[in-house]
Amino acid sequence: MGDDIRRNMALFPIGIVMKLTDLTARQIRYYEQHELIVPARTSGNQRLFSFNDVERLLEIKSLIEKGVNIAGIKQVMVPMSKESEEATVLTPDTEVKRKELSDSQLHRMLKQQLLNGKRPGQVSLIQGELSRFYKK
DNA sequence: CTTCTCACA
DNA sequence: TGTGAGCA
Repeated sequence: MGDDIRRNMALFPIGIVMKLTDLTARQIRYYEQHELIVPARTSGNQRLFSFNDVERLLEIKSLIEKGVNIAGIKQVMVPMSKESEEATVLTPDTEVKRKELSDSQLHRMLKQQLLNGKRPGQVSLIQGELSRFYKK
């Protein structure tokens, strides 16, 4: 699984993540404050998110939309420090897929996100950023 | 121009 | 959470 390095590789700044997750920078930073996500920092204290972070953000978003608060989300997402392969015993009412999505699913999901937020002039920018992930 | 932190409405 | 100030 050489994909692990790529999905954990921090590559996009908060601006791209905003468009990808439909969250505001405020929210993303807020969730980070509450340790729901732990983006990498680089150069001038700049946040760099990995695909793992984006997936996580999307899960957080869906939970928020379901009316779950920060505390509640913590209870569901916390059990993951770095490498928690299996051993993911969850409560029956938790359908959250913490297990990694297959590449095809991830790609499809991201493409939909991009297509949903299609705005002349900005799309090229986003795709340009993403191209870094697809190839390289 | 984009992101960051902090503080206040 | 939103928004704006003041930096980097």
